[in-house]
Formats: sequence, C-alpha cells, structure tokens
Amino acid sequence: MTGPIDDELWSAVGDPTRRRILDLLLAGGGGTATTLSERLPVSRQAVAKHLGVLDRVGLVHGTPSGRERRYDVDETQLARAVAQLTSVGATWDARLGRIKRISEEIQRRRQS
Amino acid sequence: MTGPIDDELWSAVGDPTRRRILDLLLAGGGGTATTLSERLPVSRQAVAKHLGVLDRVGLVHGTPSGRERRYDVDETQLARAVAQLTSVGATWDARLGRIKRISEEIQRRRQS
DNA sequence: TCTTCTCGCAACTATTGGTTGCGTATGACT
DNA sequence: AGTCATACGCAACCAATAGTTGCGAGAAGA
Repeated sequence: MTGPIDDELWSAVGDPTRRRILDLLLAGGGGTATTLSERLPVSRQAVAKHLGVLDRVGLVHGTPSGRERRYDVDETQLARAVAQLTSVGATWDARLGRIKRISEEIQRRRQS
Repeated sequence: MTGPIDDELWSAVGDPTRRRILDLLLAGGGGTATTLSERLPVSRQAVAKHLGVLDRVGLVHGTPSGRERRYDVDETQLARAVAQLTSVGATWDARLGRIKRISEEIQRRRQS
C-alpha cells in the first residue's frame, strides 16, 4: 500500500535533532541554519549538516536568497514518511494482536 | 496523550537492521543471535550488538537457556514504541493539514 | 568603504554499526 | 568419561556519522 520501506527516509527521521528541525520548520514556516540553531542545543554547522541530509532525502528543500539559505519542508515527501511510520506501526500492531490471540487460544486449550 | 517522546526508543527502531530483527522475532516467536543472523545480511556479532541495544531500551528480553540465549519481544514496550511512531506521525500530519489550510486561505485572500 | 552577518569548507573527536579472531562453556555423541 | 561441535562473549579494528572549533569568503547595511 505504501510501497517498499525507504531506509533513508527512516534514518533521516530517526535522528532526534532532525525530528526537532522538522518540527521547527513546520512551526515556523521555514528557516535557516542560523535561526534554527538558535532554538536547538547544537551548533549552526551541525544544523547545516542535518539540513543537508534532510535535503538529500527530499524532506526539505533549500533555496539561496541573498546571503542566507532558507529551508522549507517538502510536504509531499514528509507525508510519504508519515505514511511509512504508520505503516510499520500498523504491521507490528497486527503481529502483536495475532500473537496475543494465539497465546490466548493456547491457554484456552490448556484449560480444557 | 502518549507521554514525552523517548529518543532512545526512536533511535532503537530507527535502525533498519533492528527493525528487521524485531520483524523476525515477531514472526518466529523469538530467536537467538545465531538463528537471526542466518536470515540477516550481517554477522552474528552485529546481531548480538543490536540485541544488546534492543534489550537496554526494553524492546526485547534475553534469557539464557543452556548454551544459548533466547530473545523475545517485550510486547508492552513495542506497543509503546508503536504509539510514539503514530503519535509523531499524527502531529506532523496535523501540522501539514494546518499549513495547507493556511496557504489556501492566503491564496483565497490574494484573489479577492 | 568598512563592518557585520551568514554561509561553506576543513580538521578533529566520539559514537556507532560493521567486521574478524579467539577463548570458553555447554550440549551431544561414541 | 572423553571428545567434538556449537553458541556465546570479549577485544581489536575499520568506516560512517553526529558533533565540535576555526577560518575564509561573499552579500547587506552603516
């Protein structure tokens, strides 16, 4: 339904700093490495590196504007990532449910 | 609703190999480092390390049995992880929706 | 012009996911 | 019992990455 799982997308959103960067970009409607680093506990260069990997996997898009480079979230790609998160979650959930039903079944048989 | 986001849990399931290990444990009803490594493209020691971090964050539980150590999924903790995945996904989804509505609103105002 | 700000590049460190090799202990077989 | 096979754990090593600092360059503004 959601296509093959994209490991790059996962590891991109697997990093806590990158998740916070996405949060900030969503909340503030975009931003630069400098403005983002002011609200994060890491340096501007660290943020720039993260923006680089987010850009490479397509979750954000950076456009140079004068002496600064503004980054914005790619909504389509983020929606894709969200779909994959919920998809994997649903798969595990289903397996957990099946295991629970099976173990209950076994218990029932033992008691009879 | 789901409590604070647990970065350790996230980075635990952020690794593709660890996700596959969880898949295999769920599908096979547990396993050992050796049996898992037979179905994975990495060595037994790599799997053992991953099982170590999964154990530390509580997603699996290893019990020594004779000369082997069997690992099983902690269903409660995995359910917690799934809840966090879907929670973050839902948050992003909501923000995406809000942004879309706002941008549509702005477009509407421009046209009038 | 001169200053200031933001960016990008380079060097360096720590952590982590991966490997191989080896020693040890437990289970199995004769 | 004695031996063989197997599963594990530990250590050393390598590559990639998340982080740091320092510096040079280019655009904006006084």
